[in-house]
Amino acid sequence: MPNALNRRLQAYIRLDESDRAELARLSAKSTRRVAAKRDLFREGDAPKFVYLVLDGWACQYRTLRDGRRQIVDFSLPGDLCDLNIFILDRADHSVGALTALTVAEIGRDDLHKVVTANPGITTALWWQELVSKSIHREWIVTVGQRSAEERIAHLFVELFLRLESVGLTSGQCCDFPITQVDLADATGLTAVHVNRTIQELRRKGLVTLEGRRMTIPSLPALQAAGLFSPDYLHLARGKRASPQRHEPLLRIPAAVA
Amino acid sequence: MPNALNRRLQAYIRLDESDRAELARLSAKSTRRVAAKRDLFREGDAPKFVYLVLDGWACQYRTLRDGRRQIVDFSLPGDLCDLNIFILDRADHSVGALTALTVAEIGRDDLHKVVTANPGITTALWWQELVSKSIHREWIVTVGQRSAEERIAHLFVELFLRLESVGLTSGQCCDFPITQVDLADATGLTAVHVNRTIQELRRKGLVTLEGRRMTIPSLPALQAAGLFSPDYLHLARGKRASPQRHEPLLRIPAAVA
DNA sequence: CGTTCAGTTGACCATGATCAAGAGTGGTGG
DNA sequence: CCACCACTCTTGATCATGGTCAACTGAACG
Repeated sequence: MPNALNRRLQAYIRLDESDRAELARLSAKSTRRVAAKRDLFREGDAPKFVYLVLDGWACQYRTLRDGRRQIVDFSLPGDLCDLNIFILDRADHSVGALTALTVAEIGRDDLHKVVTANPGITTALWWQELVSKSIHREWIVTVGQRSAEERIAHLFVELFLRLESVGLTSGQCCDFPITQVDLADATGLTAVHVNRTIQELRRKGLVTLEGRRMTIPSLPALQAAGLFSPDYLHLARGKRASPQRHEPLLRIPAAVA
Repeated sequence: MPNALNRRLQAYIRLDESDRAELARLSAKSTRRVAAKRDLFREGDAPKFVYLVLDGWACQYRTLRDGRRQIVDFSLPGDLCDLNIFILDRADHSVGALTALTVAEIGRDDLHKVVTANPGITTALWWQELVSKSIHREWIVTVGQRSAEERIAHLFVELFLRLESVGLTSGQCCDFPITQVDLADATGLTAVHVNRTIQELRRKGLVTLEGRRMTIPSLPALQAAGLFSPDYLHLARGKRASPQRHEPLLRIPAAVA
């Protein structure tokens, strides 16, 4: 199902028929399944592939020597796990599966071909890379400035909108397969405090969580509770970028030296 | 002084004579001075240039509607303020001068020319972009998991190493022109607590701060205090990447649509 | 000299952490 | 099919890290 990726990239830029076909080919060529709680790769590994999430949720995280762990982003269907493999020789973070996960493995040569032949896809990938950096910035703001309740509310809205942008919401509901421990590691809180904070949000009628599903009765209300402003996601609804007339900006070594 | 940029990029990849000359030309073509405490640009602005810091310190920050402010990175000499201007149409963060600041303004066309003609520079810029994303990840870890003392120690080491990589340290000393309020906004602490934490670091003999200069008597000791591991800076000392045989990976629209 | 700003100190407080235990749930194997 | 185990969620009691508020010092600068 390259559907999520299509939707994701088309939130940024309109793709033509051949672009979409190319994405489908790329997604189908080599897939890998990872069980929940297993790592896709680890900090320090020399990466061989760019991974594209087809199904399931993953998280990017780093750990400190004493075991403290911080999730620095979630990877949802349609997300790419870092284009950096062609520049940096070591992964600086780990990626772990939060649920059963299906990813497409995209090799250096295949990526290179697509990027040469499909400027539209290339622009979209570049865009996605910048958006994920912008999300990192927002997470710094979250853990640096927001209160516990604001952090949880903000994260819930972010995840909902990101799922919505790939067509994985239905009305006010979406899957929500992660545990309170995961939320704690993502927000810099303890699991106990996450639990109490969620209860508070529930008490206020801002969110419902049951059976691995989340319902947000009023998105504006939850946004307000999290001081959420959607600009940083650069979803550009409607006014999409044009793929025409591209010129090379960044290049990669054709092979490892 | 494109010296800092040369040093910065050559920490990642070896540049040849023509690359260095090109960087010098680019840095000298159009410069701009910004007084301390003024903004170079603000969130929401439509960016016209890529900015390269020639002299002085800046910070990237975001603010919440109620005035809380979070610095998400510092920009030191040799640093680039985001390559994103050719993709995203609005800046998602502000950049403010912490000291008197001199930057080079690099226009779309000039950047495009360099990137077409100088694959070595292009690889280095791409590398820098990825490193700054990695720094974002580390800051999320810092504010999410580290204690006050660890945060300050970690930030001090990071800044020292970043300055060292552009030749702006002398022995165990470096300039340190920023205030405790700035440190507070960067670490997610209050200025009062930053003050007490620095006193504690001083008491332990881990750092000296006086007259806008910082001295680190034992870098290993300060690293230990901050749970600092330098991998995320990807400085790749010695084993540098090769600039040869590049192929286009990412392209940009030649002009705004 | 007065004003401003960075740094410092003290008293008190609150958000969120820690520790511990129990309830509900689902999965697995005997 | 049931017993057991593991995991997730929940709750309570207590504690500590870091926040808040306020005042004061000293240096820089006009």
